[in-house]
Amino acid sequence: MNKEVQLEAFRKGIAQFVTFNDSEWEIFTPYVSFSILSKKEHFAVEGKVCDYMCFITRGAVRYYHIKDGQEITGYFSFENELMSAYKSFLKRTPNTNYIQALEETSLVMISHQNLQQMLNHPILALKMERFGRLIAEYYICCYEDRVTAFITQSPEERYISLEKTAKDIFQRIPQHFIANFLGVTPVSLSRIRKRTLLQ
Amino acid sequence: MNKEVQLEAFRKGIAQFVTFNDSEWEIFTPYVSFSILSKKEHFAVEGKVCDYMCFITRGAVRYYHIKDGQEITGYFSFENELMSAYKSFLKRTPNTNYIQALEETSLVMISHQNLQQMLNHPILALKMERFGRLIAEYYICCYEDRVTAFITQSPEERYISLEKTAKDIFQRIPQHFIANFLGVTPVSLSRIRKRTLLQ
DNA sequence: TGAAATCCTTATCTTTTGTTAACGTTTTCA
DNA sequence: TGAAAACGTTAACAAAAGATAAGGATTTCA
Repeated sequence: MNKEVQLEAFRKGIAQFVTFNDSEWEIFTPYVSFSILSKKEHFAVEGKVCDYMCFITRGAVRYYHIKDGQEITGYFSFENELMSAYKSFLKRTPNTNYIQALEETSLVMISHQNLQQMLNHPILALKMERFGRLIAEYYICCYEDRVTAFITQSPEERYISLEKTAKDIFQRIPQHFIANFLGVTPVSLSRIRKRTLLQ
Repeated sequence: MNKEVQLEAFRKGIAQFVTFNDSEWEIFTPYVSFSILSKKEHFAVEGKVCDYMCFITRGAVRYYHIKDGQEITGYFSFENELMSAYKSFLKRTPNTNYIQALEETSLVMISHQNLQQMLNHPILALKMERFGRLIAEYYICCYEDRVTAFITQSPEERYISLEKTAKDIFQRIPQHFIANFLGVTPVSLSRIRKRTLLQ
């Protein structure tokens, strides 16, 4: 996929937040860069400050923590979604988790430095503030749902609703990663699946 | 507490996000209003769109869902914190949970309509976009930590870290609400407390 | 002030999850 | 291609959590 195509996908993907007219887009695009992660390559690691906010044009990544030497996967991002070690990127603090490509993954990237420059750019500033606000608000809503699921649902109920809303994820992501994401061990998810199949 | 005092507390409380100079503040303040919730009064209920974003100058509230006729408390907010049915307020969709005062609670409020006016105000716009962005980013970081706790920690570990970071909450909030917040039943939290005391 | 409601603990029993290990299948990659 | 790694399932046992009910203390509020 060449850069023009990726930029178009990016422009379309962020249109839910903010739309740039052609002259704004011309100012905007020089601030972005491109990268490809090979499978299993890390985009972010514990202890380092994350310098990029990304848009995935192809591929998938997982976010995981290491606790007692064990990897625990907390989240996934796929093509046409944003990806970053958000907290580290925003606060400029060392990252506390890892982000790793599950497949070969293509990225459109904005560095923190370039984002600051755009936030100070006379023409782009207001739109970029709004862009940042709407992205953050979007993720707050996602997080709200996710926390609500942990509070109000059992692991089995969370599995069932994932199965309903994103069945294809099971064809694409190893099941033991999904288990972590649901808040249980891989063994437990295997049992839940058997249980719910029988019912 | 009179309005002047509350406004000062508000101004100080949001200084972590954005600071207004005196002339900006003079434009800003007419857009805010005040309210008092008596104990057990609801600020937000399921099915209604939340029209206000608030700053608590005194008191405390809990956020809860009703599932199978049972109330499940998911979060709390206290004085000098922001409070809103955020998702409903932002998306203008019916709220899916309840917010109720745990004590008599004083609020400084901004209506959605007034917020939109400020976002269109020539002088305030940029600062308000930034304000909104920084608030949202702040809450994203909070949510990130909360989800991480559910993924990587057991209920007992979550209890222990709450006990470390916010011991005073146990003096102020009924324990069965805290149990829900930690993702367990009240009976289970009682057992966890006994267990961790003995160790 | 006194009855009702709220709240925490404890006990009992059931269900679910965690832990560890083993096994067979599939995938990976040198 | 072939050995190693990764993966999902199952079993067995231990630990934890859910559900329900009962009892006693505290708080609420008419």
